[in-house]
Amino acid sequence: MTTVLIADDQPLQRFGFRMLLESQDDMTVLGEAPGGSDAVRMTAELHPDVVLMDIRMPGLDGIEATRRIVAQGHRTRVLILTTFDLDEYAYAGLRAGASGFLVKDALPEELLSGIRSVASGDAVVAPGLTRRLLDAYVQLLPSETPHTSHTPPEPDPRLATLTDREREILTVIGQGWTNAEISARLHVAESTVKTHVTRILAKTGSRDRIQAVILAYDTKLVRPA
Amino acid sequence: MTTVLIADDQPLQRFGFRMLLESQDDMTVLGEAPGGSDAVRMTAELHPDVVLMDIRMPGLDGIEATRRIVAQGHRTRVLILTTFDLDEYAYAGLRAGASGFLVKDALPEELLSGIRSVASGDAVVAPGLTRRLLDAYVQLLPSETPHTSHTPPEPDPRLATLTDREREILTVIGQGWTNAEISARLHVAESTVKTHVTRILAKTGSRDRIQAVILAYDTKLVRPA
DNA sequence: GCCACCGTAGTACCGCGGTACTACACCCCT
DNA sequence: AGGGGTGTAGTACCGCGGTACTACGGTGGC
Repeated sequence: MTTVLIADDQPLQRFGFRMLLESQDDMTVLGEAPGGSDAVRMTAELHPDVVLMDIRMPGLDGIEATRRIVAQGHRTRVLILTTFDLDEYAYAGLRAGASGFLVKDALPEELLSGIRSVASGDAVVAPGLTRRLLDAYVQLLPSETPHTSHTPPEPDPRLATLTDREREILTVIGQGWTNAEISARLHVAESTVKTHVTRILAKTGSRDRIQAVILAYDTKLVRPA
Repeated sequence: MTTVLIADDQPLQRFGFRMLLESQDDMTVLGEAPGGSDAVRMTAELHPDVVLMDIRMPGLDGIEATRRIVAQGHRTRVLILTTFDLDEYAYAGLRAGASGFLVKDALPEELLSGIRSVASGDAVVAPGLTRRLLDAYVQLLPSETPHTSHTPPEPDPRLATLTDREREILTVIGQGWTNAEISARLHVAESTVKTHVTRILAKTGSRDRIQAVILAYDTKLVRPA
């Protein structure tokens, strides 16, 4: 028995899917999620085999919801459905960890067999997208990037809005110092360091100090030993 | 009308394929090639829409035959068929320019729809292979470092004791991925990722993943953007 | 046939990192 | 004089990261 969660913001669409799936005697619809965050929460509770995920949803979109569901680490597979066969969505969804990608104008049998494939651990890609996926894959294989451009030390725009103090903090972050170490060696309170760090992350668009370390290297604020 | 050339060294196999295809009123078998060089020559003469290509053939094998057929620059698409679902063959064939890859134990309908898809410009991949293909594809995306290059990666002594898998994990750590992301995109449990990370830190003498990121840069496992 | 290693996976626990919010002194600018 | 940016600092909270341990199937070496 394959258990399915339907994530779509359109009630009519959900109804259609539910009718189709319930007509199969090897499938059960565990529930319907009208939004991305609902999908994430319900997946954590119900552990469906497959989540039928629409991409366009209010709040958390299907891509991010997929990422979080996959990150839950359970066996739940995500099958992404969308109205259009836009590549960016497909690739973003697959990068997010989805097990498949189908367009909504697929035949009912195609959807059903797609769900069964995904549930059994296989992956499915809409026929019209497989070629582009392969092309992209093949192009990735022999990629040679010699880029030997020597750029003189000019201020990277990503660091433009940082204050001197923040740039100083970022430098020692890039050298791997913990907040406690920065606090001790720069003679300020750790809470102060945290304030600086948070502002640096916000200004540079980094989600955590790891990204900041990478940024420090990429901008040559710090250099490899 | 879809025209097909059958390239297979086994007469019985060719017969089976011919019977199946001729039973369809939208398909015609233009000819049968018992070897790779025959397939190349006959394709140049007959210009079929699709070549059904066996991989294992005497003389020129299916991979090389595919490469030469694609190099002819015509509309002919190559659909590779093999008995086994060996990855090397699949990837080699796709790299050679094939439009699809199916295993011989596929259902007749799957083969027929595969031929039609390929003839119409789409690509097909055997269901059981799609997942591996996606995995390989997704794993390629973040790693802009083609260590498949001619220069063998000079082994930094600090990385000497790492296994291949650990070096792989360290690479994506160096690119800033969280454990959850590594888990999702490499399709292993987060607990597995944690085990790997802990071993990497222990082996490299890093106290946390920040130090590992720095090490990855210093050893040129990853390079600044 | 056995053993070591590897990759996988799980659980339990704790601490650092990051957020959100507030606060205040200082400096510079208008 | 007022206001905005900066550097400092605090509290409370939560989640990710890391550790310690166990476990098991596969593989390769001896």
